[in-house]
Amino acid sequence: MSRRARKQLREDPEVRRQQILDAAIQVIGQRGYHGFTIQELAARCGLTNGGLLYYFGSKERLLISILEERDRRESVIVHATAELTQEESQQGVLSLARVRKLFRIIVEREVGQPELLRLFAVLQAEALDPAHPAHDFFLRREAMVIDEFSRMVAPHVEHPRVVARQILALLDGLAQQWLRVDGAFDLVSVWDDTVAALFPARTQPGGQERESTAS
Amino acid sequence: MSRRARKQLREDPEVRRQQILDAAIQVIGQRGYHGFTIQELAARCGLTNGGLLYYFGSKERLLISILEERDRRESVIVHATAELTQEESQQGVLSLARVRKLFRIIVEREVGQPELLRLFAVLQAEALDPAHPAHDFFLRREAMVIDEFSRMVAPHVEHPRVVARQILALLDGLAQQWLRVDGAFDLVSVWDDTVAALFPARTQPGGQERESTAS
DNA sequence: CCAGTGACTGACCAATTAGTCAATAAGACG
DNA sequence: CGTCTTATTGACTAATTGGTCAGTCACTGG
Repeated sequence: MSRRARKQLREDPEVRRQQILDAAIQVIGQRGYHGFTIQELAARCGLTNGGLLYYFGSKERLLISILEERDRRESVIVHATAELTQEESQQGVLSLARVRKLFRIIVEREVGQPELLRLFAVLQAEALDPAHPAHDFFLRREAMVIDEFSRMVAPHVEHPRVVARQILALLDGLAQQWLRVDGAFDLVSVWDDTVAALFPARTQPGGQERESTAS
Repeated sequence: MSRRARKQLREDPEVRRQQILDAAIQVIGQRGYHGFTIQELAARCGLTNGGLLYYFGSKERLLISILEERDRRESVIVHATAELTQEESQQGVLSLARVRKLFRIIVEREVGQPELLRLFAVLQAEALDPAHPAHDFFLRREAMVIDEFSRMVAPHVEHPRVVARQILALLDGLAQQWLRVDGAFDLVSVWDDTVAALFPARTQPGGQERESTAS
């Protein structure tokens, strides 16, 4: 048995690492980077601070690991999106319907992983401080996202970068509202309304077919 | 001389209190509630932690005082807005142009007080945690704002509460972007675009926008 | 000029913090 | 079986935390 013995009193290191990361997402998502303590996180994983520090050398490196981890998981979606952008469209131009669908996928993903959503909402604000260890990360990230959104909507709107900003703002803003009331309204349906308003069906001027009445 | 002696080695208590609050807005706006320390804040005000704690009994009460202080300052605007809502309109219904103008005033206010904006952006996210001392404050606040926005746009849109949510999300989201890049884009102008998209001129696309472009 | 009020210090405290490290036990492997 | 690697503890540290408190100095009102 090289790995994965059937009965082990000791956790598999990979599994443990993941377990720590998952717990960290929850804890930091609640208390923030400044607010959480290593001991608290360690206890939640059933080990001591020393044990936790064995995996991630310091609090800051733990944070970075989380961000990388998230990037890894997210890249799946991003790349899928990118492929959709390239493949399912002629010369890289997405149809309006396709754009809508992509944004819907994004929101559905968010709703499906509320802990991760919360983590990023909290960290993103905390990292407004240039001295925050995640500041640069979110700076780059935002620039990337705006670039990507901008490219997506470029064929369909007048000022793509402004629209990209607005979309991102709406995504983040609505997400934070949703988190604050602990999911008390239907984020996806509000988002559908939003998309309908942002990219109105051109054929019928008065046409706003979807309905949603939240909160 | 009952108050305000011309030469005083000791600060006037009221002035000092304000000074502390101002400094606290900056410090907490940077590091967050969990991240800042009383000693740091005290030092910035030129006194010791004990001296600062003399004014506000505890870290938490200091935070609450700040929120109240902000509410006090903000209420001026809010009430002005409310009066506009009631006075300058027939039976409390605001014209579209008036609604636009009000939102513009809000954004201009934000831009004019970036420290306060930052403080609220940071705290709002930090306070997603139900255990955060400011959690309830922001819960109530958001509900109030949505109510008010909802009332404002009610005559002009189909689903006022959803639109109110969207507006608030845009305000907060754009503000955070603006803070992140340290004011590197023109928030007011982006907002103008946003308003134009949200409340399109019904008669002709590209119609009236004369009154709102000047500041 | 003097007593009293109140702003503020400096020294202190107990608790908590991130991080270190030697010792150890659990499993892998020959 | 015995040795090697490695995950983990437990005891520790040095620094920092929010908060307390007695004393003190600056003013104020009389």
